Amino acid sequence: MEANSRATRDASATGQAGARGRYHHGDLRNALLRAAIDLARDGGPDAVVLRAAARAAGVSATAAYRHFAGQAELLHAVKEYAQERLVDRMEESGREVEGEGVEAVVERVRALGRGYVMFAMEEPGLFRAAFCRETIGSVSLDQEGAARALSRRWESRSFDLLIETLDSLVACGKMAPERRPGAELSAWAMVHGVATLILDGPLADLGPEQVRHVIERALTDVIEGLTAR
Amino acid sequence: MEANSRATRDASATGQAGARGRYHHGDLRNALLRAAIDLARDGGPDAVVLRAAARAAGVSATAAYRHFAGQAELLHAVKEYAQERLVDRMEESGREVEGEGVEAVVERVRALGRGYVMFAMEEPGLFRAAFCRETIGSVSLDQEGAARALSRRWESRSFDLLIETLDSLVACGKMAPERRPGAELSAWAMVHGVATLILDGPLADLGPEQVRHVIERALTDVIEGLTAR
DNA sequence: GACAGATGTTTACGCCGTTAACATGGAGAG
DNA sequence: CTCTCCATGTTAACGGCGTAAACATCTGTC
Repeated sequence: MEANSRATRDASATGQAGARGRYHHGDLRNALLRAAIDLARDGGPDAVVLRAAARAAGVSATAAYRHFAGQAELLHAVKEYAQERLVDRMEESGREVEGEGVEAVVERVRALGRGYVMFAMEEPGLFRAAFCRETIGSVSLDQEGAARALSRRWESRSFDLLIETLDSLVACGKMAPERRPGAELSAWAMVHGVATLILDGPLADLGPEQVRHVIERALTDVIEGLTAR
Repeated sequence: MEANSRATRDASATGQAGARGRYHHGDLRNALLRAAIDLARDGGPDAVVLRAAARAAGVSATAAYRHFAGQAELLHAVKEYAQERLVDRMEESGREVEGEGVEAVVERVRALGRGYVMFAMEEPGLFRAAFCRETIGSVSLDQEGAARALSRRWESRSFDLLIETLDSLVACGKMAPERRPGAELSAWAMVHGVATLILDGPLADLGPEQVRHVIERALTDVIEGLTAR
């Protein structure tokens, strides 16, 4: 597989077909990242092994250090990718709901939540990677700043969808304006809780039908809670 | 530190004070488990390193294999311990609420959820261990059976509290009986979601006051959802 | 065309989990 | 009381991991 992509790149990048012994890879950073993503896809964050990614890219282990500061940074890149995929899945789910009436807006909120949990079930490895802990060790001030920036980006990427939809829930009169602030967090917590309990918690060995039921029930409950009275 | 506990154990177990060169440890399994729990406490499940636990117990790494099939089993024992601690924390929280009126019952539900999230914040390493993934690799049928049994134990230990309290929520007329089945799952999902978002998610860098706010809001929302209409 | 920096390689270190072979010592049988 | 057996410990060794250091090769620039 890696040989494939390598040959392809070789041909397209330089026209020097068959230059398989090429010393310089040409696109190693991306190759490593893709390999790491594949590792995460089946195996979760713990499976993102720098040496394995390098192996898959057909390159020595230490070559990776020319493009990533270390395993932590590679994993971080995978994490960002996984977060993007999660948001994509939510968007896809939300777009399927048309109309602007109260019913439609509520259904759109449900769809977003459903997309969230579906992503967790469809791509458990990536979902786990999206929420794995960042490099345990003492964070330097710069890294701390970066972490905070990431956290904000989290909000602005994943949350924007949710924020808009909840806003329209207020706009169409379904939700009381004074209940609006902080509603994203409850909504997010509910779907995140369902997803993680299904993946690694006590809901792990439920049948697909039961899982569907749990998801829909949780969506109903949180929406009722947010729009109560 | 390990020398300490060892000396203590030596003295208490055999009365043979100062028998430090003892070939047989006497209580190695427990010593290893305690060491592993300490590792998990600050460092989470990834920090449960068999060699480190053996080192802390003052014993060679391979000695651990006389008491645990491998690192996975050691981690599993830590996980069970962490789950017990979580339930203890919830009980402690729930017991603080007295009375049987509607107000008291609702407040008891809140207290259970609060205890759950508090445990996650007070013992993040143990909380993560309590929900870490079980040994990735292909599970044998026997192990699968065990996993299912564990899952049931999860329910019967952690859930019983919640189940009773939700039942009394119905009994006192606050919650509609037809909404009762499945309510545990929504409730659990909400508090679990809050806890994990605070530990490893985008709520990681909130101030303590904001965190308190998020928790209480989530509890309010889920209870309103469960008791709506 | 030579040189410099970017990119990749080999080698090496210490840590990890795990296996295999060996050592010890306590408990029960004769 | 002694001898033997087995539970419980030990050391040695293997392969895999992350990472650092020293070396090699390409490639763009004056």
